[in-house]
Amino acid sequence: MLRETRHEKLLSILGEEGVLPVGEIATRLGVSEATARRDLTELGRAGRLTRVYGGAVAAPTQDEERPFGEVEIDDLADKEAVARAAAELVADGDVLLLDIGTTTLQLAKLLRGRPVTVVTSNLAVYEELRDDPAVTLILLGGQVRANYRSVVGFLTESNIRQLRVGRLFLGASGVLPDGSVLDSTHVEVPVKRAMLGAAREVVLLVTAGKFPGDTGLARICGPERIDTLITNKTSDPATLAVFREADVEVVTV
Amino acid sequence: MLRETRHEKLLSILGEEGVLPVGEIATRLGVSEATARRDLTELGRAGRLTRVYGGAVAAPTQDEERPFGEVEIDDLADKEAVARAAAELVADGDVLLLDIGTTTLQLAKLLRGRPVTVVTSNLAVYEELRDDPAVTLILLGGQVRANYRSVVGFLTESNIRQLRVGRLFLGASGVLPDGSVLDSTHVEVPVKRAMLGAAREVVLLVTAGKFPGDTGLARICGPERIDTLITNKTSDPATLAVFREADVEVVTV
DNA sequence: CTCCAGATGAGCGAGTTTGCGCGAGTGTGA
DNA sequence: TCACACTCGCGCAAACTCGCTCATCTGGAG
Repeated sequence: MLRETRHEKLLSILGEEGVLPVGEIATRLGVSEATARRDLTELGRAGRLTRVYGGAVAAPTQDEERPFGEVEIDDLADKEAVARAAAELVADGDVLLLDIGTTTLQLAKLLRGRPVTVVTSNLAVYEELRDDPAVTLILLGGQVRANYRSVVGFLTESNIRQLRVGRLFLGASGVLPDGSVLDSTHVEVPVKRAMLGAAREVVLLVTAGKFPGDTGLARICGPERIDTLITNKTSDPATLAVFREADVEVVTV
Repeated sequence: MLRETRHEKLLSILGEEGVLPVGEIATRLGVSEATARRDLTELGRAGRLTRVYGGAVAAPTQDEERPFGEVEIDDLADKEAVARAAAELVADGDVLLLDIGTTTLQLAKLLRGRPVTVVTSNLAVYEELRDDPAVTLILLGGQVRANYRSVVGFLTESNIRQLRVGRLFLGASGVLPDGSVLDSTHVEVPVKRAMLGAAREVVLLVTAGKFPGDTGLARICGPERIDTLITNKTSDPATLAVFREADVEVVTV
């Protein structure tokens, strides 16, 4: 089998299963573990999956690397559900700002063929929508971070400050019980803050696994800055209550 | 079957399947693997597909109108020669600004693995270099123009104005006998002008076919703004003389 | 009909990828 | 803390693919 074909297959399997050990991947691809390992390393460096000890996770998580056994299983269904609810908020003609991360990528997939304007620093979103004639795509500038599939830096911030969008769909690496939105990759923080300033309305997309959010290291904003929170039904009720008290519309799916 | 017909067929098959091994392609086209290989090499060099070890991957789809893909294949050797000469100017650690177009894409291919910083509005260059760990890649922001594989607009200009680079590698759609550098796509003009302002040194890359250049509609700059001109030996001598008189170092390959 | 330029297919050395074995490193549990 | 089990990355040999060369073939011009 062609290496590229194998890569595609690997990513699609990972996309469905969420997380797999090396041996399993090797078997499913019909190659030795050595080759599977090499593939994983390669794709990991390109940022198309996240390598963990003993296997790989579907997509770059912004959480720090954790031992294989502790990684949550199949977070992906949660992400898809959240993305579907987010897509329902979008009307034709809207101007949207999509944050980095995989949840927003899921949203981008649902926007295919819709006549909207998408602004993003998320290179995965660019790959997803670049061929779509219906979508007006605006890519933010900046330094390319292959692992996170994003652009960052002062160019990104500068671009954002020159824009005004209807809705920002924001991701996060965690949410504290007091409603603080956290991120663990510090170079993304100024970008996210700039995004908050450019949006009339802010929609926070977080899967249940992001609560209680002991993973982040930087505080992006508090609940008062969020207009709508979309998350799963299994998310921590106490935290959701904090958001509701801060006049945030909480949508659970 | 005619070679051009075969090329079309190959691209259409590849467009649907995404990625195919050489043997499969040869069978589907009813030719030997040697011929299939030759076709793949040719189309790969022209940027209409991406060659991988053992087969080929479809290039990002382009709309029917493809100013980017339909560039003549016979022109390609010229472009490669120009790009090779340009690559020789590059030293490790340099900061380069790459204009849109296929000649600069050829240059990007030669920069793979080199420890340089590449700034570009050329999305084809981004695709080419994004997974290269040696290259620091800075992508300019702006509206995505899928068929030209570039970003344009005020965000692009704004980004460029905040940068200062060592060398700009500039493309053009034509060069007038008086040394005027022309471009035919008017939205790119302000971007190119901004690029000129951001570079300490300007290297103009034009193949012989760009002379005498009745194709452009907007004047980007005159020869006085160019430091080095790299072109083919067959290019119009009178025009080259004009550049030399304007103190431009003219390199013919 | 012959000639000729360009295209095609087979053969060959060089380079790339694959799978296995080994030593080192990492996670787990007593 | 220590030992055991597992995983990782590297080096090597085998299999495969690549690009090149050369002989053959095709189709059009004279």
